[in-house]
Amino acid sequence: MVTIKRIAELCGVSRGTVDRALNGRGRVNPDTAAAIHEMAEKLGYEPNPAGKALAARKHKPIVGVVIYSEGNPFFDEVLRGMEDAAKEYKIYGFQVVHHRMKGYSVEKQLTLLEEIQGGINALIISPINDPLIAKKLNEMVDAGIFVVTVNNDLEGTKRHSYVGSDYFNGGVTACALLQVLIGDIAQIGIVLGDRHVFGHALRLKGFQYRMQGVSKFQIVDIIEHEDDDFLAYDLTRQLFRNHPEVNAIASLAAGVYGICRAVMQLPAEKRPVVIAFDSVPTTVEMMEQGIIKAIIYQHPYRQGHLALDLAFNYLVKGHFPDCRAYILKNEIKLIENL
Amino acid sequence: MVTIKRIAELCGVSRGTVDRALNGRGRVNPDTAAAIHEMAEKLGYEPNPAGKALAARKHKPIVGVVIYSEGNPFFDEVLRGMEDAAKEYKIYGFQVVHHRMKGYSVEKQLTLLEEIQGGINALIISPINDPLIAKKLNEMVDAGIFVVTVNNDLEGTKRHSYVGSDYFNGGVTACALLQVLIGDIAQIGIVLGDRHVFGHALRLKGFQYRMQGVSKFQIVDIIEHEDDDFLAYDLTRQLFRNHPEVNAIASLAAGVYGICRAVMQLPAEKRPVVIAFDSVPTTVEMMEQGIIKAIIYQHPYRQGHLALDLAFNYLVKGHFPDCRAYILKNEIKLIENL
DNA sequence: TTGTATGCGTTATCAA
DNA sequence: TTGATAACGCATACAA
Repeated sequence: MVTIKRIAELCGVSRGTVDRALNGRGRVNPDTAAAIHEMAEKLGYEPNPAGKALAARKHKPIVGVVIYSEGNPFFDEVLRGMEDAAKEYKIYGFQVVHHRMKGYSVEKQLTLLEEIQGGINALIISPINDPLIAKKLNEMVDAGIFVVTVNNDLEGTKRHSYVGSDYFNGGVTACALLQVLIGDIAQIGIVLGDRHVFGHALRLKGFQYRMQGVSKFQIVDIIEHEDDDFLAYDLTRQLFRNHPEVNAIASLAAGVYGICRAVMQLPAEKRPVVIAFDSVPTTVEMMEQGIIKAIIYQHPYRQGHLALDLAFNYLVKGHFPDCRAYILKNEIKLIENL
Repeated sequence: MVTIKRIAELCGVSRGTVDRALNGRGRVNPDTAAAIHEMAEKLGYEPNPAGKALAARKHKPIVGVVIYSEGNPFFDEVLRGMEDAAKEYKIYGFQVVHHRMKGYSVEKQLTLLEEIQGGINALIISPINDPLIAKKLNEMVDAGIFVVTVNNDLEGTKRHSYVGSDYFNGGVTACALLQVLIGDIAQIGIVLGDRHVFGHALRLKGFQYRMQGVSKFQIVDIIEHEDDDFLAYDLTRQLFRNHPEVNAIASLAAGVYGICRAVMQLPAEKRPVVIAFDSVPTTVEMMEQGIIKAIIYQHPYRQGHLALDLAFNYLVKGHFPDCRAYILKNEIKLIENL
């Protein structure tokens, strides 16, 4: 096993010098630094995380988590994954501070970021799609903060990595799943939160892409409910009035419970096949009642855990993420394998 | 953060004494030991894995892996998970030695275990269901070896934990999936390796249990192919000859490629709906060709990784597994979300 | 039965 | 610009 000590001996310098050279702390002769780097490279030096952790205990890196999670049960599991990871890493002097948000207010998220900016070493955020947020994230990266986006990405920013699901494939899978459930002929109502939300739009695109393979699938309407269950309820009822021929509902976002309550008002034989995303408690309840036939599941727990893993690996182990984006699989769940 | 040093100070003894008391190394006055234990309990002492790892570097714990993996592509992913975990833990002086086996010979596994018994600190094994193996595992546990069973459990032994899939639920899910794919009426051929293999039998049970909910599902035959693709091929062809009414095939074990090759000989309009387990390369190929409609997936990579995690947590961190069994979910995969 | 000293690999401080 | 030294938490050989 190759250590700083070994490198120091081989290069004929002290461990302190090797440390400074390898970690770019300055105050070291460029020539010796080059020699040290070369030697480390040659021997395949990998810093020992145990030693690092032990020595870093006075540092106590702080991770800020900013998620618009209030009232959004999807994030409960994401947060549980983060908490489990945090517990695991606490021993390394690793602190996680949560900042939950209610809505999608750009100003609120922005001021929150400004508030915590000075006190964190890493940021895990589900960012709102807005140029101001993007700019702020870039600013924080420049200030040396390790930034991971979760569940929603801001491409084109300097964020170090992204953890989330594959939205386009989610739409593709939803369409394929519907075909499996209903056969080759369907009059489909699509329900989502907002066509301008990145993830929703991408799922819709995926759905439409996959629909090209099924000539007798027709989208009769696309409803936008702003992630509000009651609006979803009203609009879905309206959909059934305007389009009694609808025999399939694809819910691509939240608002699932509202949709289902509207479906339940139809007589059993007229109810469409319903599929949805995410196994939040109300959705599970609707599966148990047979209203929803199948869902697509996006490993929320693992999303949360993985995001914190990345921060830990960077801050404690000094490991840069392997990928710029960690995209988890879409899974299909029936009530039987929930 | 509470450390051995702190406990030593508070108890008015030396760190060495605390270490001996807490780790049961003997040579310590029962009274002081009791006081130390009490203090540790009160303060919620958790040994720091970084310190432990650092101090234990001379020990180099060795993990032996015994898996009948040769010629069984399912285990390729399991092994990949193990290898990734091993790479991650190598820095802690953690060594993994693989022992692949070809068949299911009890004697071979037994002699292999005897060979390696003396040289390992932990054992990860997919054990053959046999009293002799069970006895040997108990013996190894008694000798202080940490034992984890993978993919196949030996209940009633002293093994510390099990990592694998939920076989009964896999069968339940397979039946539900078939219903989704084909509707409420089906003449089903069940194909498995050996009715006496624990996992296969349990899946069959699960399938039959779920069938109670579908009055017009009928099992016309149950084929056993001993995990041999060519035997599977012959027997499946025979099935089609004897039962031309078969419109669904549920493959509950290996031999998938043989089954599919038999299916491909039927004219397209007479081909049954086929479902299978595990996304091994030949199975994926058959999905791409449309022969298999859907599969059930059991997170093989995670099984392998998790098994090694448990060994690492025990040997390096001193953490006993939280559960006596880690049962991963069955997932449903269409070609779209593979 | 108990305490002391040393080392594991890394980082930080201080002196040279 | 460098090197020596102490510290992090734990384990252990050895001394008392």
